[in-house]
Amino acid sequence: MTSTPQAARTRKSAEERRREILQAAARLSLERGLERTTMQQVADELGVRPGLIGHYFPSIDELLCEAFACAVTGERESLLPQADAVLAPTRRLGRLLHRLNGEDFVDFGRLWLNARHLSRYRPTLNAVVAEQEAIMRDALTAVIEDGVRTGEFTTPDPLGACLVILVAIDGLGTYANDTSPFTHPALDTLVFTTAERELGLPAGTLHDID
Amino acid sequence: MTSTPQAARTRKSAEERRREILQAAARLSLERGLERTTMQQVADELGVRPGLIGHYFPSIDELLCEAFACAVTGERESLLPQADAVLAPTRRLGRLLHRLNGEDFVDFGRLWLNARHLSRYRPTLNAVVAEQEAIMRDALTAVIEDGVRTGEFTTPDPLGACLVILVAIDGLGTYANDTSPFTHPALDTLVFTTAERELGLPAGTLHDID
DNA sequence: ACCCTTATTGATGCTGACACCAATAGCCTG
DNA sequence: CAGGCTATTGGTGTCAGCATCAATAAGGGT
Repeated sequence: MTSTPQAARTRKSAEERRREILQAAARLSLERGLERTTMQQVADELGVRPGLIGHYFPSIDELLCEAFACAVTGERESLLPQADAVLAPTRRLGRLLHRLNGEDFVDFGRLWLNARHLSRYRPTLNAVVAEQEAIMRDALTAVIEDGVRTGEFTTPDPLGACLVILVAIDGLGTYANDTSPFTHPALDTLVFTTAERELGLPAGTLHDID
Repeated sequence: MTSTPQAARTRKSAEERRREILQAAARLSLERGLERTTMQQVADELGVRPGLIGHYFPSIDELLCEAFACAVTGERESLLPQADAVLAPTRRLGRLLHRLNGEDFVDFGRLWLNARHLSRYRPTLNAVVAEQEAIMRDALTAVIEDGVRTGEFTTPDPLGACLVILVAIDGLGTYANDTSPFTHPALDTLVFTTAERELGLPAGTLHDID
């Protein structure tokens, strides 16, 4: 798909190759799952021999950890793009929540579920997950604090509000692998109503953004 | 631990042995995780040879599915024991939520996380998870409907309320593998406040039960 | 244009776990 | 108490994936 099995040997700088491997691993992890991402698959994806992957990442665990961090960073950036930084907090948050309902983000829900479970067995991944959770937490809390500062949001405890919203998001993410998902109006609006309540916004404010 | 390696061969009825295997597998799945539960381990636990496990469960997948169902059934029964059926819905629900905070239930949170992730790759397990989710949903909805009937709870949509409560529970369960869990008052009371709000109860009603 | 650094190959040892099966020996029945 | 049904054993074939390493060749520096 990416290149023929008999591709000529091409030599790239260590740095570039490393990035390439990481991105391929991130994509595969997202699509097929972390445990299903093997050195062989990454190699195939790049049209190189499996040994090369092992050369850059002596342990597959390290590769997957970095791949996860890479994928999640990408997710975060598309949820909270720099471009939105100029917008009002309400609008920024509304967009974030809307994007979460997009098709693409079911995959990220799956990946989080994957990583959170796998982190049970792998201390390194566990640390990475905790780290990424902290970053997401800080980012969301910052938006909320912004809103409190501008007077758009009303909450005595921005961090607490952030955590409650994240629980709603993660709770729904829990069902990411359900093949015949259980649908109900209460679930469709849950993150919006939760955020609106926690931030003292009139019902519908965030839901009707954009 | 359970028996010496050289234990005499004991012959049990197929039915009894099957149950024994299932329970051992359920316990191991709970303690070490579904993928980490191997035929060898189950065999060791029972002091038999691995081949025997394969005899009763030709595919390890089937065993794990049944083991999961078995474990979760046990969990459900200790969350909503028959003995509580005589209590008022408020009390029954309060106890349920309190029990969820107990030490033992972190393990169940882990198991659910485990199963929900693994169900991504295994259609059979996926079906079992969906089935167990439905049972839990029905059980909780029944309690809520009871409460509405007695006038203790006030909600136009018992199922919707149930789902919102479950999202809170599952959302918190998401963090079951966090080694240095992030604590915050908002998280400690989340399920209670959620349930109280959804069911039109005065704040603290469920939290202060028992 | 040459050489030398090092990116890349290819091949292999090893491990863990499932699946399969013929042989063995409890236990129940008649 | 004998006999047979079948639970149980033990051994084995297989497969996938990780890890490792000496050999090879690409391409930048001089």
